[in-house]
Amino acid sequence: MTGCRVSVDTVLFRLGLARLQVLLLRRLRPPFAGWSSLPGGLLHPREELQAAAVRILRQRAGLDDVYLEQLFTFGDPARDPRGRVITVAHIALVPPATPLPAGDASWTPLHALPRLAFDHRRIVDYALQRLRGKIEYSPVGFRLLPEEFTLTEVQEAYEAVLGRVLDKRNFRKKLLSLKVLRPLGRARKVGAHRPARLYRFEESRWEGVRDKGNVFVF
Amino acid sequence: MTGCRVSVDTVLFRLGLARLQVLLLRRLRPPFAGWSSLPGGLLHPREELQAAAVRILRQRAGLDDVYLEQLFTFGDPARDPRGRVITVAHIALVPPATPLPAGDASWTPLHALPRLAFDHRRIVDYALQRLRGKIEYSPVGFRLLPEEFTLTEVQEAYEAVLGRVLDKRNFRKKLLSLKVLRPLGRARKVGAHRPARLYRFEESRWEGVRDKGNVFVF
DNA sequence: TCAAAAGTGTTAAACGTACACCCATGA
DNA sequence: TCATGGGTGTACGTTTAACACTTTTGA
Repeated sequence: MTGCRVSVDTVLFRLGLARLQVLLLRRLRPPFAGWSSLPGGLLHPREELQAAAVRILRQRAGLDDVYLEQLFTFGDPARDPRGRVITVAHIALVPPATPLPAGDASWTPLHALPRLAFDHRRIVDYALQRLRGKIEYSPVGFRLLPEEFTLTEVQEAYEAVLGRVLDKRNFRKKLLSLKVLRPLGRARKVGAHRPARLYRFEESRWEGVRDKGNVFVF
Repeated sequence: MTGCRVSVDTVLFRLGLARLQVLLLRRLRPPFAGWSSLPGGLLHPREELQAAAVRILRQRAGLDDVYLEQLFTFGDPARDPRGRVITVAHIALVPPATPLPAGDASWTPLHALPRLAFDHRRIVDYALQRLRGKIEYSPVGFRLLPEEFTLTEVQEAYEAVLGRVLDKRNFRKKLLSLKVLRPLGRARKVGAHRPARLYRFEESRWEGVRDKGNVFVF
């Protein structure tokens, strides 16, 4: 007895202009020729699921070293008109400076998605829902930021993901109280205003936060 | 190009003697003959993933009408010695009165698991972790209870899942403040002590709870 | 000196947590 | 009347949420 085909699709998020963006590819051939789709591809015979997602992001978008987690497995028997393919969807996050990928790939703002091939719209919707949930109790948000960032940038990331504005004073108070940021003692000067202090996220300090039952809600 | 095989495995939880139990099957044939394993089986060609889980629970454990949700997809290329099989793991919850299933299936307390076939131990561990997380912000806990229950039974369910004791007064205060239970105005008499009032979970009242950002933490 | 973004504290309400005794029942 | 589990309230500390002005800089 042989099985069905298995693919891996990835919803790759990045921040652009204080908006969440998703990486989409333009499909060149049927089915759904001319439509946009998530970067994805078939699982190789001896490949881990996550390794497949990494390989596909490298091949199709020239990206390396991204944060990845499994999202959900979509198995509607009719999701691919060519025949049964179940897909293991993933979420990936990259910092804003990530270079614009090759020709047929582009960053698309989440609020202006075109029609997507297959059930990819459902996958994107679910990915956003999951990201919104997760950012409130885990430090995934920092994966959307460069290594060194300002508090305003963190707040903008949270606002972009959650889709609502947050109170500056409360946000900073909460964020700093978690003691997971290391101040770099430097500031970044941009434009005719007060320079912003730079920080770095210290992964190692996060452990204590979960243990204390402390969460990360704004 | 043909794919690998896809199976569906389910971690089926129930409460027994105020302890969490898992349904295990005894394997009759290799690989892992004589070991215990989760109820699982191969996905059929035109079958939804969740439908496969339902079918397998009916076939292998004689169960119907269980609460089911997808857990995670495990894809280690070496997880099955016979060849590549990726498995879409699910969590299922049933109330305590669920009849003891057929011959080769048995309820096993979580704290006394035998060696499990394949990577099933990892799957059970992850399922418990997920259930613990989820019970704190969603009403899944009621799926482990009969339709009519006492507040003490709810608390015992939470204690069994979370693995720690909870304060009776605080638990009741919080639970009742959510306004998701309908008091039945009746009581259940058992033994030489005050009868316990019966309640029913009102699914329809849950919506407002999530919307208000209210959560379910003890 | 102006515009622009950075940075900062207080108060009131809600929530979480710790804690001990009376009630209703059947034996 | 006793043993058993059911049922209840208060006080304190912590967390959240609402809210506006001063600082630093370059143009």
